[in-house]
Amino acid sequence: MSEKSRPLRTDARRNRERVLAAAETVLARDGATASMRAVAEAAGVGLGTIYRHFPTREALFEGIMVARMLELADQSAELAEAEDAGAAFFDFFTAVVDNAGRMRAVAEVLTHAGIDVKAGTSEAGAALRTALGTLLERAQHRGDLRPDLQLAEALALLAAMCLAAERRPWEPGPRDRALAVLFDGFRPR
Amino acid sequence: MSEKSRPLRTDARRNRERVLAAAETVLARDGATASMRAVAEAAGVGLGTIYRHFPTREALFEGIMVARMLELADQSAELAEAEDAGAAFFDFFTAVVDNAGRMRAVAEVLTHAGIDVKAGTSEAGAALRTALGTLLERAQHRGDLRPDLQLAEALALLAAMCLAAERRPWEPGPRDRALAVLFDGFRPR
Amino acid sequence: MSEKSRPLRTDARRNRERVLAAAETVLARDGATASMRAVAEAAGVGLGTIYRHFPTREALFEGIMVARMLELADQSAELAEAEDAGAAFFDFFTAVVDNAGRMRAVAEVLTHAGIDVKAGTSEAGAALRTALGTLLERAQHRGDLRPDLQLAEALALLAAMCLAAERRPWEPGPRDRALAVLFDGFRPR
Amino acid sequence: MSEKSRPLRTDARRNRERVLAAAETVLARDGATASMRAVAEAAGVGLGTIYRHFPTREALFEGIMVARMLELADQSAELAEAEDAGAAFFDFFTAVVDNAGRMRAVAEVLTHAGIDVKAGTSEAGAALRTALGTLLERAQHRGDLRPDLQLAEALALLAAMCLAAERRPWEPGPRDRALAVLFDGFRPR
DNA sequence: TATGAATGAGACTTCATTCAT
DNA sequence: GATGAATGAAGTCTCATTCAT
Repeated sequence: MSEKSRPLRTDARRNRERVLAAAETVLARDGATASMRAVAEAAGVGLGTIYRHFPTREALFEGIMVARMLELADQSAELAEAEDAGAAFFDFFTAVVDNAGRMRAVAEVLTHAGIDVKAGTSEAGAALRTALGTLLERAQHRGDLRPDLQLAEALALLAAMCLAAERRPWEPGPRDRALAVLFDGFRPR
Repeated sequence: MSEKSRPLRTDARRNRERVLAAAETVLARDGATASMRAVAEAAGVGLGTIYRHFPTREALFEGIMVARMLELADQSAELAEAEDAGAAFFDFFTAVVDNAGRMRAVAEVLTHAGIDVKAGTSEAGAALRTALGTLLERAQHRGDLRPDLQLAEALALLAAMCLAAERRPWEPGPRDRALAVLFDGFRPR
Repeated sequence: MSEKSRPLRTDARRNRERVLAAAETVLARDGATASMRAVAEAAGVGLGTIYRHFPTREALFEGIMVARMLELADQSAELAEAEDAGAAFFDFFTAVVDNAGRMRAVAEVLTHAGIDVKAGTSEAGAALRTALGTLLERAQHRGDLRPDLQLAEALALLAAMCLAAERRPWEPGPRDRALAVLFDGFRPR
Repeated sequence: MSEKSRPLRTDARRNRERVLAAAETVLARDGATASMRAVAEAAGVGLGTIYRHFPTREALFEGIMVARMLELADQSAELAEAEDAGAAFFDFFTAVVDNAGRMRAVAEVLTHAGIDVKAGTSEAGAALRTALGTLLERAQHRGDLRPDLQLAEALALLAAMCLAAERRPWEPGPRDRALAVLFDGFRPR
């Protein structure tokens, strides 16, 4: 009926953002059982408004993930040009983990992208897979990562760390030390 | 072995175990939203039977965790006497991760035990923490683990791997390689 | 199969009494929603034992009522021979109200006996109706009660006072004054 | 008249009233165990609609009582200005009893207001207590009621009659005669 | 377009009753 | 005869989703 990507009216776009932001907050607070009403209240909009922008509950949470993914994609694009390829890989890895605290759903996607047979089904997951793959290759090429490291396990480990991070705001001390240990495992001997 | 107040009748004990086993299966299949009715049907018992053994939904899931913890405690006791302390640590770590696939709840406990401020609140979590700590110390003493590795991050990494493992049956290849990478990070340089 | 009124074994009879007593207590404490399990626990017997003596929940509560009715019948028989017929009527009326505090179910019966069209359906209710009727007639004959007072409204008023009494242990002061007022209404002018 | 925070939408207000009316009917028919579903069906609305207007089962029944109390308060205000204070008292008493048939809950409140130590806890009960007290005083002043009659027993007797009335639609004959007897007790000798 | 009232499937839990032990 | 484990219907309440206002 109406063109798909017609630019939204200004107020509609603002509402969409408010809903996304509220959903993220609520999801972080209430976990997987967060209710649509709770999101509506946090966003200060009516229930119907959410459904105007996201047809189902699932679509809303996917929306969060996609937004995050776009952000991460931006970061990865920058890092892909950095000189120190090893540091770039580790920085991106850390950035994704940090993000996970705000995004309970991303790990699910990561799991699907990295472990599931039908890897790359989800577009967003595929993008992240590609981004990490690029950084990985560059770092290996430069000798900053062990040469036998494959993308599959790198993604799996990333997913694992994200899951842990999203469960509860990780204290900086243990988090940094845990990542340091892991990164040592990534390096050539 | 342990008698609460009265040994359960034979049929009652059998039902209790069937419920626990079914709950584990259903939880693995349906995730955190698994319904009590689904468990009852999988166990082939009435809804009321579940509630006889576990007064609330939460208690049932705690029951799974406790059962798993007891198994793990047995394993750790054996391994604590093994000669190769390094291998013992890695074997236990791997055993816990393997278990996690069948036990969605353990990671929650691990998270609480390893990351949360009030570590060791839960009895089961504390037991696991102790078990891993013992094996860790022995392995460090023998020079099989890097000396700066602390229990906190070992637990955090264990929790992370469990979370990843429980999310979806991990394929053996990536899983082994991921653990291999991680274990290399645990070793002295 | 077995004779209906075969005398119960001593322990069986004792159990029956314990169940009745416990049911009365629990009913007074929990109201109409009192559960069979609560009765069993208060009586210190198993659930099955209750069902051996009373086939349904309803039968149990009827059992309480019947027991009380028998007691009241005894009292009324004594009072029927008292010289002061007016005092006898008032005493019996008061005794029934006092009883009601311990017997949440009796008022229901009274209501049926006194107000319902099919008065006297229940055996116990009919007995009480008869007892009050006898005392009423004697007192009227002696001139202690107004001659236009009919059994129907006497029963209705009795039922009303019982309902109030059973709702909450009535404080002696107001209870006595309320009955005094009512009794003045019963007297000839 | 009274606006909570926002005037309800027309359809919402209509539904609220339909629910209240249906609840009254069902409560009268099924007694204290009336189910929410039965109310929903009688009102011709979905279950959720009830819960939108009354968050719990208890709140619904309280809603009935409050509605009735408001009606009674209106009546008492009118009667408080009547010339014949004695008749006003008796009329109000009778009106409350008549109402009780449609309001199973009022007696509970009355009992609390009149008999319980912490009389007047509930707002609605306190209002009724006040209303009856005013009428009582006026009637005593005019010599239409015995001077030793206190509010406490008047309330207790009112509660008793309401309990009886609500139990089962009282036939007019016995009801009127019972009240007549009681009212004679209220009069000076 | 935004709102939130309405809906009803389905969740957890209780409890009268049956029946194997 | 006694026990209490098992059953499952039924209850209260929540929540994703639809649609009248």
